[in-house]
Amino acid sequence: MTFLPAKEQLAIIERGVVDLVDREDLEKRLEKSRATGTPLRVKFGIDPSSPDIHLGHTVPLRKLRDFQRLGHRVIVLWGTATAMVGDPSGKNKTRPALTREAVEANKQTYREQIGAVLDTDNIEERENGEWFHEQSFMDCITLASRYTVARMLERDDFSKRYKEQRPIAVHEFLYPLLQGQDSVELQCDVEIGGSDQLFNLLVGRDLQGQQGQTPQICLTLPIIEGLDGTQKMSKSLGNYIGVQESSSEQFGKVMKVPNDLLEKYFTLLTDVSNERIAELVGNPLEAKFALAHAIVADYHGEDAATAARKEYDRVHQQGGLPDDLPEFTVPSDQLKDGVIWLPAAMTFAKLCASNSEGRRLVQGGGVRIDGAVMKDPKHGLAPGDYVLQVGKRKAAKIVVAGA
RNA sequence: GGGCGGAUACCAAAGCGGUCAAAUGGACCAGACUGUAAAUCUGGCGGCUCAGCCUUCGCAGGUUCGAAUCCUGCUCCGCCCA
Repeated sequence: MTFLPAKEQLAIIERGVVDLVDREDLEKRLEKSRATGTPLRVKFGIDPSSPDIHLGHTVPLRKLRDFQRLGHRVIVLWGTATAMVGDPSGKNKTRPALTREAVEANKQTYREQIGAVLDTDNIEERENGEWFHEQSFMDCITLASRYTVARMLERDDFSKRYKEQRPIAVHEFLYPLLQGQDSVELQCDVEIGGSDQLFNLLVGRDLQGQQGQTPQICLTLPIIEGLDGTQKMSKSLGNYIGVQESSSEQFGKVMKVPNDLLEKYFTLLTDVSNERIAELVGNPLEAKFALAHAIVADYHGEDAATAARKEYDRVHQQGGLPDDLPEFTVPSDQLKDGVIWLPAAMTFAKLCASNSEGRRLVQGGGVRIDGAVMKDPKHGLAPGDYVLQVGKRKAAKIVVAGA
């Protein structure tokens, strides 16, 4: 393996980062690595508890890919031990240990998903249970003794909660220590994480130094906001774009990204050059189309991206229907007086959550039958085929069976 | 261990015996506007074939013609003192 000159590597590595502790250190290490032909060991921890990744997760993954492409060693650390603590976020509940089977299953799913970004044939996988599970309580005390409460309280999350008089469970202090000790065990050169991870990464740096290792470089990346434009992208907030979603879903969602976020999405989620991004951003709409194309192409290929664009135009600009309408057949025993009540049909087709909601939507003028607005909540559908639309994006084909 | 305060719909937060399915804000959904998004305005936002009815205000009982509102016990949570 021959490495690029340190400066060139650095330029790639630095793109989009929030914190880099410390830059000169990294440059030196890159130089040394190049001179000795030794790849850097780059760690990224994953909690193997809920495998379902979205674009927010791909930000650090893409950075890992940068390192991978530059010839360095990517270590994916499965946090089988740390998962029991859960990274402190205010909801401090010691989590139950995952069963061996669950861990394996989750790892498998994750592997497939991160495979959309990383070359998973070329990573080193480890579990921190390898070392933590066999340590004794005395080892834990020793580890705990390496850090002070005052330093722990430097962590944003802790200091904030402390000031606001919200609870902090003692075991939460252990999380950064465990994560840090992982770096010692793995002799990491670099650790990557979201910007909310900086503290944890720095603990690793300290622990390595205390235990006679060269302290790792800490590199953090922005936490990307979701479709709402303010809160971080997350599944529970419903503002995410999933890696495994269909091309038209992804395309549509990218088009909903607030304009202000375009530049950020481009730099963190695509390989589009900084110069090109600067040009594109001048025309938000075109930029957004380009962004949507780039992202969809990444996960589904060029053709799918082009097709998704066509569908988007048809649906949104010409008021057409999506390509793949879900179809529902209402059995004849659901009919009353020879018809099915419209709100009931909508609920049946999962276009709304309840008949009540369906009724309101109809009254509010948000429902169309075969393209025509229907405002009568008492309307019933006689046997036949219909296309029901709720709003602009939700539509279904519904077949009402005859008697 | 002792003292104090709190638990209301997705979140925040009013309500303190009837007029409460529960003010208000946010989130969300739909409509208008817009080649995207934003902003703005309008309607909706527990369920039910709905001018009416049913189930909700931490949990379980109780007092009342009537309780989210009063009483008792329980659970959980926060703070302070030890």
